[in-house]
Amino acid sequence: MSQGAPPPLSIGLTVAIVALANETPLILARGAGAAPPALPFGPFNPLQHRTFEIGLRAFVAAQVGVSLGYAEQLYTFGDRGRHSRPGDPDPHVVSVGYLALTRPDEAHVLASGGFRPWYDFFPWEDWRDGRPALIDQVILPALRDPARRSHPQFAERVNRLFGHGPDLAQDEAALERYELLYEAGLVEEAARDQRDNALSDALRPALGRSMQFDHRRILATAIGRLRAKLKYRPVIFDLMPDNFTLTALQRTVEAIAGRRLHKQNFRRLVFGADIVEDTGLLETSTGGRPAALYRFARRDGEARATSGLRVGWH
Amino acid sequence: MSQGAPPPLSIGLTVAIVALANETPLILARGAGAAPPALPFGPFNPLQHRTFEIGLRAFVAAQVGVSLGYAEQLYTFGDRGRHSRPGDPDPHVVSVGYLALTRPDEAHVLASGGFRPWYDFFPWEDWRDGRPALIDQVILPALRDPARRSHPQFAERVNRLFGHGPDLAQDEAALERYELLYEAGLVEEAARDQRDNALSDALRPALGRSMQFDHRRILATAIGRLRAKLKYRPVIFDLMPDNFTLTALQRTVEAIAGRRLHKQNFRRLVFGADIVEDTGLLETSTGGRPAALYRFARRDGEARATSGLRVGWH
DNA sequence: TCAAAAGTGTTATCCTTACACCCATGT
DNA sequence: ACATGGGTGTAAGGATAACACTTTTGA
Repeated sequence: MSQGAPPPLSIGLTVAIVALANETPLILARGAGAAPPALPFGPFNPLQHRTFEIGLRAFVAAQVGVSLGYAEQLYTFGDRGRHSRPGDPDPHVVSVGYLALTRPDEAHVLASGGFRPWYDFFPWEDWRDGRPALIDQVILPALRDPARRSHPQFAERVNRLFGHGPDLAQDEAALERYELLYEAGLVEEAARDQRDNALSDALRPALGRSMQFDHRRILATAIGRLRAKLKYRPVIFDLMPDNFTLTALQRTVEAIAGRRLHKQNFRRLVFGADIVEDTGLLETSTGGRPAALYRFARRDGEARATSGLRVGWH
Repeated sequence: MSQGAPPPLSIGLTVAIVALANETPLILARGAGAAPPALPFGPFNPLQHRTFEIGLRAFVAAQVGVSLGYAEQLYTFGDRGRHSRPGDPDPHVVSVGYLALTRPDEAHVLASGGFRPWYDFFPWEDWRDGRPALIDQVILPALRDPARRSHPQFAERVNRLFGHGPDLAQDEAALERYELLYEAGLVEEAARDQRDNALSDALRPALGRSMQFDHRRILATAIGRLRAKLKYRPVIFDLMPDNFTLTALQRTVEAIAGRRLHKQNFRRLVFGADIVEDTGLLETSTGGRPAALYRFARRDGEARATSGLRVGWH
């Protein structure tokens, strides 16, 4: 069923490495000077590494100096033109995107720079202090401009993804929100990729920091995937230290999900999922009543499923 | 951050094309004689096609003669050795897997052969007639054999994925179930790939038909993804004719999900989701009382979200 | 008149939401 | 004493699960 040899291509790995500090999700992205930052990427060499993931861990350890915990493939980006710049020829690089998590133990790395708050790139995704003013003041007026309603269903998507209500309805839809803004020409990358250029050059700088190539799209994919994964796999613990208070756990979930959760409901959820165990230790440095320290209940043996935290509205 | 040019590779597209006939999910897979069948695959040529999906539709139309409806990228498989056969050199083919759906209008294609029931490859995934006997008679005894408990958490995975209860708990976990069987050496592909060979050569033929390369893994990914997607996107209608009865819709969901649903609850779900509209027509050929014919409510305009069918237990 | 399939009303139960309140520590 | 954050009891509301029943056709 195959016919004719395909032309040779090169395959790269691009990775969104997430860490957490100060209740802020951080992403490793480097950029020289004023140029837009880029995610770490490296070539994949099948002669050296048997699988993508092995290759990924090797190049990240070697070039970035971070050891990865959880890692998961996101998507493979193969659009022609994704690495082209005006003038340059297109190198036909296909890129396999990965999400990876790293522990806050790596404080030296955090200090060394390169980690930036991911909400710098997606200011409309952080609803922890309520619905971002940006949405009502900039995004919705622009998206509701009739001139942009190119596709049918555009208005439906706008309402579903940015619609009213003080709470973030669909935290997982980060990629869809970014793509909507891209299609509407509201993010820098859309102008750079020569999409409709006329409208709203003035608005774009407000809509988050841009990145090289399609890296912001990869990051949006990573955010959405991580937010979804939290709900059915205990990946959150790959961002936590060994011992933690329940409030710290809640703040971490909130930071990733971009929204506030209800205290008792969260606790009931955690205990109901049987996912942590009491260490007997107390943390006194939080101010107020000392908090109990818990650890992740790994349950290697026969015990119940290690599901995630099916967080609801609040 | 990149260093040294990666070696040239070739990229292929492999696609699981799903159709539905007679309340049976079908997958396009061809095999000569007694050889294990293979999914359609073709080279990706970035000079001809701007994106993977365009390339996919082109090669499927040209070589297979099916026009695809919905299509979605699944995963990129890059393990060394996945295309190697004993003796042959390894051609280093990286393969991007896709899921695609096609309408039953394509009756000529169904008749032309090549479509096989997907449960031929995954007999343990069809719980519509209750818990498959295969699980308790063959799979669980083998998996609970202490000799196989290589990894920690093995027993926990066995319980979670094949555990007791008359109902299929996690229909979406098709890939995890396949991988568990693979790791335990219970499927043909495990023996072929030279994993632990000693045990249970006699059991394997009972555990579903095998496929070429890693195509059964790709198919397991496709099944799990489609089952998950049903619940939050209305993709089911890409497998339905324009007009259909509610029972036909329910049977289709059941066929994909591999489990039975409760009639009234299903109907309430459908009407509650506001996802179909009455055509006013009746279908009399079903025997018994004539059934109302519905169509998918496309709602291009302002209306509500087009979500999926959040089916519960029954 | 009966079989077969479509279609419905209603209740018991559990989960989610969110109110309000109490507890233990440092200053 | 009081501010601060940790920790809990409990009731209202809504979604889900499942019971059993009625309706409309063809044979």
